[in-house]
Amino acid sequence: MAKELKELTPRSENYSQWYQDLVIKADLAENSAVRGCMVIKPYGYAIWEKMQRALDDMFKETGHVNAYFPLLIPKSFLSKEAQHVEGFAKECAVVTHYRLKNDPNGAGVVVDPAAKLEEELIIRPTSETIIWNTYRNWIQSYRDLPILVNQWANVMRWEMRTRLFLRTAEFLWQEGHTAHATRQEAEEETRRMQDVYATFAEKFMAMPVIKGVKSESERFAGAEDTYTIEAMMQDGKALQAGTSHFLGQNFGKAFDVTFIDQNGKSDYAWATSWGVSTRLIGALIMAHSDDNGLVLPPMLAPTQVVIVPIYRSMEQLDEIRAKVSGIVTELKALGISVKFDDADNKKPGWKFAEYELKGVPVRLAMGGRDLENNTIEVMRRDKLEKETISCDGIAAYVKNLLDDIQQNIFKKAYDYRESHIVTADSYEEFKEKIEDGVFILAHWDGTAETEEQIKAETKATIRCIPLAGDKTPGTCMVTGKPSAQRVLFARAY
RNA sequence: CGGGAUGUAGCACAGUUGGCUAGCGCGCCACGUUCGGGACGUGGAGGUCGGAAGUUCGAGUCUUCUCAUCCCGACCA
Repeated sequence: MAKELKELTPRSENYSQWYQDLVIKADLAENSAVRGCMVIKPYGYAIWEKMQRALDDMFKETGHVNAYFPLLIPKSFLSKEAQHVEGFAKECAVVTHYRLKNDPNGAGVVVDPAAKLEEELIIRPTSETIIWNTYRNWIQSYRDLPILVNQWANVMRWEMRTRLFLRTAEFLWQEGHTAHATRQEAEEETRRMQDVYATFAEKFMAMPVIKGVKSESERFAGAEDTYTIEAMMQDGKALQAGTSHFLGQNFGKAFDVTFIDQNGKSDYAWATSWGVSTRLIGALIMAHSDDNGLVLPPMLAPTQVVIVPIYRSMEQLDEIRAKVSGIVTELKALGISVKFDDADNKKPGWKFAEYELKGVPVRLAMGGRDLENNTIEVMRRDKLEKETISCDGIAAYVKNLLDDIQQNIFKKAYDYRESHIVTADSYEEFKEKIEDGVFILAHWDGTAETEEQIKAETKATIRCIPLAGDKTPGTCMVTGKPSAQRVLFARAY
């Protein structure tokens, strides 16, 4: 039994296989009958709900409201913005008919050829087009701006190869779409939302991120600038955890969204869009998990504390129940989510292993010895350390412990990342170091050709041009041409 | 779409040069003993061996076709 768990090793040679196994064993999600699509199981969805709530609060604090737009997009909408259609055309699912009928030959149901749509509909890969087509009707005057709308939705991108949470054909996300009267205001919005994402990642997910701007070739199709947050996974690979796009007037022009400004002049609206997805659950897993399973930060753990009784008889279980119920009440009063697992069909040892696999941050265990001594055993998931303490003041103790775990997980991830960021000053040095699974800061001449060459030869891509940090100019490690600053390279998911 | 592999019980697998009633582990059901780190015993249920055709006295095993899945590429704003 224990052996089975040991197969889950973050350091095993196939890290992505390890990841996939963990997602399934921890009951977060599984592959579905539909190729590339994922079933998010209740435990995985509970994590998503925690993320949603926290993000939604942050969106509201920054003045945004929620709305909902259609799943299907007329094909012609997609092609109105040239860059946009070029970026998404290859991965769109298309609806061509609206009716089925019984097969005349008795082979079940078939598509009714008479029900062919005049114009095919695209299942949204993202909603800029349908939303900006709508905004045209919403916007007449500068007084109608800004529009600060977010939607929680599913989207579909027909990927060649999928991986649970990290890349699936259908995924859940939020997409914010804002319209502004000025370039400056839209640019500020773009950066504001990047900050919101970075704050969310670091505060709630306990996952440090690097804020930066995408190079031209990695930019969103239709954007003038793509702001990103990049996280490091435990194998040193990068994961794009969220993006915020400054779309300029591209969609305003494509969908003819104009407004009259204070001076009575007509202008196109300025746009931003930004999104994070269920991919963040994958990021959470890959950033923190260990050999025993998930390690969830307390702020996102569906259950923060689990209490396991250890008993020999039903009478003893009743005594423990009575003792524990007071503790449960105290914990709940402090806003802590707690589960008392008194299921009689599993042994304590089994429960211990199970809740570690599920990443529950704190486990309390109470048995006969504790009843006698008014004590309880406390185990913290992040360090796997146990101690036995008095039941008096246990709630406050656990509250502090949860805060400490949250910080410790962040610090651990931060230290790991810092020790895996290096610089390279020559291409030889770069090629050598990239094999170690690290982020590399190096000089680049700013051309797509050089970027492409590096990608082809090393599989490393420019994750971003960092906003903070060293801004010293230099020369490109490949071509020797001038470089404004070091950019961040890594292999990525 | 290229290269490689795998389909046998809910899961994970074994099954020899073709051979007799298709097996092990986990899980599941019943009963009992257990319970401070994934307990144990006894009994039980569960399979048209991915599908189709072929070779053969006889196919899980050989041949052909087909379907599906996984891995490595390509693809992944």
